[in-house]
Amino acid sequence: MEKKKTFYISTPIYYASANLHIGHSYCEIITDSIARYKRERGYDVFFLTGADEHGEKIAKNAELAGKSPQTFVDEIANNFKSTWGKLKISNDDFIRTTDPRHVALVKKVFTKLYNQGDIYKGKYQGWYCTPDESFWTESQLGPNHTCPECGRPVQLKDEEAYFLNVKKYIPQLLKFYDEHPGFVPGGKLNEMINTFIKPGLEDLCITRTTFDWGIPIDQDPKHVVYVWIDALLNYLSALGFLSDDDSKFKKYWSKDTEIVQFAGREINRFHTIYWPILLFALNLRIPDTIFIHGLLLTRSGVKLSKSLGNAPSPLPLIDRYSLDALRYYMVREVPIGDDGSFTPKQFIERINNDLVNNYGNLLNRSLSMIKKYYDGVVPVYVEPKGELTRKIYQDINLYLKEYELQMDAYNITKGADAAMKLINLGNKYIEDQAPWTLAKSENTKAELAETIYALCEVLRIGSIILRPFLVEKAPEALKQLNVPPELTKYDSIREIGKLGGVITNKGEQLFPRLDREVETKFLAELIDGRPGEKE
RNA sequence: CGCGGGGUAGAGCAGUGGUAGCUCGUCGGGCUCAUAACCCGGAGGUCGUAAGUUCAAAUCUUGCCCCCGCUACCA
Repeated sequence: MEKKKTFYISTPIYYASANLHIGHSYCEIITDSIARYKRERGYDVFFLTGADEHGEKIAKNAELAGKSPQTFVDEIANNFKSTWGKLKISNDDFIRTTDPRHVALVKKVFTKLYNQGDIYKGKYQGWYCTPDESFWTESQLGPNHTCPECGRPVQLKDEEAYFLNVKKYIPQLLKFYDEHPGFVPGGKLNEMINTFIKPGLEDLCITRTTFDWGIPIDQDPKHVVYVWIDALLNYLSALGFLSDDDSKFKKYWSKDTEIVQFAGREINRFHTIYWPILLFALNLRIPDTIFIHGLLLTRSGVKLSKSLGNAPSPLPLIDRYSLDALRYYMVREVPIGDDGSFTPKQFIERINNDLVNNYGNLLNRSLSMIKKYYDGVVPVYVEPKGELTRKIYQDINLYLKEYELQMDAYNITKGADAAMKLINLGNKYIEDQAPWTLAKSENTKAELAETIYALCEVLRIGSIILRPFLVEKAPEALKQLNVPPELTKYDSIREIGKLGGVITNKGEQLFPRLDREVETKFLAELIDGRPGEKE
């Protein structure tokens, strides 16, 4: 038997300074959809997400909450996990930067790079606010060199720190970019090159002594590893790199594995510049793709964030509209790679049009006809005679190919669109065939049968390809159709003609219609914390 | 200042040289299997702006205006 192809996909690890909002859910949902698609296609998938739990901000927030940092992040990590459970995120592991396995790896990597001369001790210079005990960069400062947080004056101050020698690897990095044009899709690389590399990239400061909630380095324990070396290594520590059991690392970081890592555009720089350099220094392969996704904005185009009070939790949305409604909206409405928005109007229209009117309705009307004309039993397939029936099978194939093409390029927005267009073929086909007319005469019985049969295939195939997005409702649709388990597998998607005799099991409507006025009000209050204007 | 992205029907978007397209909304028609759903048709755009290249430009070149993002160790 041929060895399964392997696939490794990761989200960034979210900073555990506060609880999650819908923006984090966005990244989880798109990566989960891809992970699920790859599993459907027979890949051996490793899907990773996690939490970034070190740093000054977390230490401060913990203190404010009257908790130890560890207790604080334990609670938040649990919150992450339980939220992802509710979103049915199918991650294979959850990495925390406070995990012993992660701490051990960071220390090992630091030591290795230190010993090979890629890390050296130097001085970090920045604007320091003594009362707040924090460093700021020139651009972060308030007017007249004041602390952006407390407004008091800051002083230029030196601090002993360790640096990663990134300059050394720039030529190798540029060569790599050149040879791998698909590394960062969507033209998001030039910005990095022009802004950071061309003007001359400085070495990266990777330790701090001004706080202690971090991983202390063995060489100099008053230093803790600062942000990015710690955070980026999660992708390797979760695989057991440099640990007693590195079987996962060998499997999923091998040169044969397809590796794609998702990151928001705000952390583009770290993933497209420093991360490859770190891997160069460790003499490891580079991921195939760093996919920079957009952010979820509100209607006014303002970044979702807790401080603006416009970032709802995903949970009330799930409770009210079903998990799949939320998942579908994010996949289909936000063009992957671009920023998107979450607005009541768009949400309601997208759900009503695609899920209620198109998909749910097709299932409902098809099952009704099977019940009415065939007592609930799918008619036997015969070679189609009608021109339109032959055409619909061709069109199904066309959209199926388009779907696979898009999904293989991680373009789930267009993949979901192709799936929905495939479903829509069914609605148009019904209109063209007018089964209610065919049912009136004995002469057209055969045509009625082939019509109803074709609809079952549209629904079977459509539901299979919607399954990565609609993790509850697509299986539900297949259940109502009562498709035999082996025919619900992706491998059998092109096996047309085997559904004859299946006893269908018509159930509840897949998606209830959303009332525009009522739901606009509900959503506007959820997003803005106040009633929105009517649209 | 610099860099990246963008300005196409009421809204949201496709469209990199050859009679302007999609979804939603809107208007009109049809159907009745279906969740007032579904199907068909119409109206609606001088493709930010000015100039240039070309037989031909939304699509290539240049200038200008406007919007969004990034600008360094900050998730």
